[in-house]
Amino acid sequence: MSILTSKETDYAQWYNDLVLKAGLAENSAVRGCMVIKPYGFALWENMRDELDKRFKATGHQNAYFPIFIPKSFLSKEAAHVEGFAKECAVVTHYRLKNDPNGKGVIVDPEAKLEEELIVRPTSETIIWSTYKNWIQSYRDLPILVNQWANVVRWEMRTRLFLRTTEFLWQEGHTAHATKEEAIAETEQMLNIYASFCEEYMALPVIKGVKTANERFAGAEETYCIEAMMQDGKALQAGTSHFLGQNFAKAFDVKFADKDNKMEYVWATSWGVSTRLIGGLVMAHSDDAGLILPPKIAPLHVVIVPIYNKDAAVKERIDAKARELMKALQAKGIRVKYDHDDTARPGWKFAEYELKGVPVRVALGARDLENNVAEVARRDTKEKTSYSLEGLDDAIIALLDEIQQNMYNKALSYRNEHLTEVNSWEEFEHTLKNKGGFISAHWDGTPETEAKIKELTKATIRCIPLHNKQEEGKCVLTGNPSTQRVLFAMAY
RNA sequence: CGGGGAGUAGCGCAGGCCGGUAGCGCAUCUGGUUUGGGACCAGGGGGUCGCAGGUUCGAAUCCUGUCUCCCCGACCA
Repeated sequence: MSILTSKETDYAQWYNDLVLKAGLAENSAVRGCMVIKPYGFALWENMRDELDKRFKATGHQNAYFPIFIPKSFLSKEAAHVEGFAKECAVVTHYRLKNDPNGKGVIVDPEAKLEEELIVRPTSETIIWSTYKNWIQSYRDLPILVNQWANVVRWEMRTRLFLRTTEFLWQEGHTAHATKEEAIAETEQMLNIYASFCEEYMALPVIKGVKTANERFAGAEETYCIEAMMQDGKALQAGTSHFLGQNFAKAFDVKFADKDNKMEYVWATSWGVSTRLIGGLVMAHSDDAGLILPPKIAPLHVVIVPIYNKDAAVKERIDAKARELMKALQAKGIRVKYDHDDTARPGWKFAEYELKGVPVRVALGARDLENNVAEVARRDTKEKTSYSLEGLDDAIIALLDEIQQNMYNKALSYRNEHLTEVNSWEEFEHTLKNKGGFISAHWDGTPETEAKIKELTKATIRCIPLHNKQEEGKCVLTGNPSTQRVLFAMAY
């Protein structure tokens, strides 16, 4: 089945099968929750390490806050409750007991909590209630803290990685003395996310800000990066929020400034989640399986020996393969020599393609005679004979090329699926037949935005940063507009 | 909560209308031959047919009830 021509439900099925078959994750016994399997978690660990490096390089530190939030905390910021109230898991009791009427256990009605606890859907409230105690003076600022955690959002419908009831993420929460500094932080983190996606995940993104409708609950401004999937739907890959003084006011967090005046603190929060793994899969894979950018791939190279009956030849292949493995490992390449004699080469080829290993080296008797190895790259599926001399360096160069090629390919796909339209007819036609981002004039009102969503299910993904200002007419209402915004169907 | 669909071996499914020894593919185990794109041959193991009632000499199959899961919509990183 081809990805590009398949219908939406087929694509969903294809994605689901791929995640399962590649061994990334599976559904758990718990509604809407996901088991991340070792191979999927290895991707997350690599992303985590890389992001952590970038966070620390910009002065951030990690900390950890409780998973439970007292109900009263959540109600302190009005817009915030409004946004999250409908999807919260609530702890009401703290004890079970044996069912007096039969087998099993029941919730002990005696053990009702005085105040219910919310399983965090995000941590702004518990963190700002803590920051109140951390901040007295301008000397306590800024606070630049990140947390790696799980959160729970009781969504109606879930999909592996893209939307699960519980998911893993990082959430940064910073506190600043001035508005300018907070906005600079918000933008800095957006830029870190964008470069991380592009350089590390080979995933081109568009930076922008959300409209009021799509803004994070409690934010003054939500910055985002939007990526394009191979079915023409957009994926929000990360967000960075300028929270203004909303949370400082809600939790009464003030500091004495240099003039000894009391001021409310300025806040930001920013996060990316395991959803990015879903994005990685949907942006790069093909019908043979995953295609992983080398930088994130748990395994860069797999060496597959091709044996025959001759034991002496087998020994020579083994020796050569191990030599190559050592040379690559010495240069920091993650490599596996799969000499498992119970699986045949064809089976291994298919298996490692499914797993998305960027480079495969096949080594058989025929190759040894010619002093070559067969090198197959996962992104293009090209197979080439490489000399055994200097093979390690050639492979390292190839890995770089694959990383670059994957980014370029995703970028041209994205650019080909970004269409400027100037009429409603064109808008509907493009959305229906081509998908992708649609750049169109919008009159700037929430009503028009909502109407377009109602009519087409497309939403405004973002108003691109540094957007060109131009006179135009709203694609739906014909009212005057000053700029184009990006619409798309979204995950 | 509205509209569809499905529960049969570890996984994927057939059988059901028309009741009569519970099957197929994959996986698994044993033996052998193999190894340049998911090998082949032979043999073996594995089941309260979601659950509870009912009809019947006899129920995976018919009837009644019930539970669960999946897909579509509302919600969404």
